Amino acid sequence: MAATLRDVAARAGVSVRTVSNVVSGFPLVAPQTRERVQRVLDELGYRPNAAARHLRGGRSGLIALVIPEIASPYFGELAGHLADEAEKRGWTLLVQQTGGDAHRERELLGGAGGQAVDGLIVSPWALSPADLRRGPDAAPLVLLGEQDAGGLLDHVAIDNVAAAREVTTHLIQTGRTRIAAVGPQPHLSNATADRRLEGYREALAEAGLPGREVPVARLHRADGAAAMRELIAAGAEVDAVFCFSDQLALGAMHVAVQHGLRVPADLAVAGFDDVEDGRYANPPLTTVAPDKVGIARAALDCLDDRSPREPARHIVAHHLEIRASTAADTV
Amino acid sequence: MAATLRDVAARAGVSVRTVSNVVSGFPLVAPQTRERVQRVLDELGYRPNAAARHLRGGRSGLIALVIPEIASPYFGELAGHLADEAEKRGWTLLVQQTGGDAHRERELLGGAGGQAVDGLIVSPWALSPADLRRGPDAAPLVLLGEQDAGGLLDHVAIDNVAAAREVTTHLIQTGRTRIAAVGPQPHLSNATADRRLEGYREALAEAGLPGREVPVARLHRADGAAAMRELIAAGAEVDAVFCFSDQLALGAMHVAVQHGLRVPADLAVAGFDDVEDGRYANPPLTTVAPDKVGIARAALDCLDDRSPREPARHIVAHHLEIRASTAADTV
DNA sequence: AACGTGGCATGCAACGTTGCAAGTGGCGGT
DNA sequence: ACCGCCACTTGCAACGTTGCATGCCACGTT
Repeated sequence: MAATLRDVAARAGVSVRTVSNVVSGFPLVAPQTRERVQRVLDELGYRPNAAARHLRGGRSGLIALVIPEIASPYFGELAGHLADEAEKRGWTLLVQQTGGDAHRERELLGGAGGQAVDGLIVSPWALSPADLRRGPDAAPLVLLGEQDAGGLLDHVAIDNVAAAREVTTHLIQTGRTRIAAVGPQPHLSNATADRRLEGYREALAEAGLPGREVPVARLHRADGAAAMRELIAAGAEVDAVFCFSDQLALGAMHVAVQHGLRVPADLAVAGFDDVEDGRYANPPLTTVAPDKVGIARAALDCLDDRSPREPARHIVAHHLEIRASTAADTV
Repeated sequence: MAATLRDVAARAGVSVRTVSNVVSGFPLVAPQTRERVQRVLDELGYRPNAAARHLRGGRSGLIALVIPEIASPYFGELAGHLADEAEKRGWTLLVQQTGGDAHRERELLGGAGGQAVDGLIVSPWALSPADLRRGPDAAPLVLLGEQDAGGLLDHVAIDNVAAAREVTTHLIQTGRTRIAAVGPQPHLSNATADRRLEGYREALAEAGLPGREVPVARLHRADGAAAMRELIAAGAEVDAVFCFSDQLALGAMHVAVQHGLRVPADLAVAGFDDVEDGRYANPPLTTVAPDKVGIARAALDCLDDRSPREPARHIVAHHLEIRASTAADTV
């Protein structure tokens, strides 16, 4: 068995309480007692028992990240930043995948897999606002993305409307006139997709251009590929696609290139998320780059701040990362 | 506060112990008592306290995944499978990043970030065999990859020598004669890289071809890109590169294409890991596809199996996934 | 009627930690 | 010499759960 406070106390000839005081840095311990206890602590390699501390103090040191899937590059990158930031604050990150299933999202929101966590960071996919109601003694929760929770919960997001408008406007400025949007989720209450669609429509309306919206089931490469095949099969004469994720964009670009289209000469492709894949794609992918570290920090700040307050909406910075996939149509 | 066994017991007019018996499915409970207690359980929305169970039973329900970084696609995909498989077995996955730092790897091996876990799944990058010694009451640990632990620990890996030989042989069979290897780690005791290098050398030796080995700092896209720039700058006349990860390969392919090389006509590129990026790259990337689900299952099987036994070495299946990036040189 | 049996229910203790309040001893001031 | 204060130390209790041992009751058997 691992050494407990009691073992250390017995060996150092002091009470359990005093050892606890040394461990926790309580100031009222005589220097020589502290030193003696410390020596025994080192000798026995004492490590505090997390379960007992949790039971006693109510703090588990765990934060749950509830996302559709960790294998998706965007969530992977985000999880990396979250794990780093969480560690700086004395938390460990725990990953729970929902697979985008509403039922499972609800389930994990209630009690995170039976684990008692100090907080939840949730990126919902298919949850309706009603699902997001929290009990009074539930762990604090931060939403990623703009799921409409009726102002009941902390949010962290970028300004998706503005970002989508910027991408679309950029495409227009490079001379494209038939710009499709790949990614709407008409059958889900997915507020993030709705906002991006909104920005896309605004930019098109401003320029007096027609739009074409291609719904997809998920935001994977395969969905982007399917959408592009659909566009090509329909003989749609698009000269640009704005995809709601880099994964969609990479899938779409792949199919476009396979079909002999030149990117960007024949078709401009833009994505969203700025995942590393896009930077090294051929051609490199124009995308919206959210400040992922900023998102991670803001989310953890929300969980750190236990003060009673109104739920806040944190808007994190983003910028348009222009790369070769949308270079001006001047071959 | 959340309802406890005591609350339920008081309300149902039975003892705490009886409620516990109902919750845990102990058979000796009268049907009507069970029903009454169950009703109160539902009414109060009782959820077992994880901390108390952990303290009492010694089981936390947590598994730690210790990896260089979760943002890396290979680890992201693997983590996804591990999280799924872990959940099936009643475990929750916790992510700890080492950043490839040997010191931090050691630290996390000892006590995983202060969390008491039921097991560790570790993918070491820079650890020496000596670092891997475990105390008698440490949590069970499984190594991913072929870190040489002197047979002291459970391993899960694919046959890296064979896989590297297959890739190299495949490149030779498509007519390539100047095949570089990108990825060796000469300054680290990274057994996985060593095995792949071994397989590469074997295949070349068998064919009587010369080799060229390009060491890299890490396995990222940027490292692959740097390696390719180096090869080009040195005027090396290579007609194929075998990269020790898909990330390296994608970085290398990116630079090659930027420099006007045609892939695969001028240069064949092969990777390792079969991450999704490679499948949708332009051109799609030939790679070694390890059975990632198999790796996840084998790792968790090791942790599940608490029986005293000799450390085992599990070799998981792999296959060569041939795609356009290494198509025969017949333009 | 006494006894044994088996089904069911319960009280106690312990897991390792920390908040609380009380205890101890020495020292300086009156 | 006595008191009070302060620095330091300590025992008790409790967090919520479950293993163990025991208690209780009804019923069937002798």
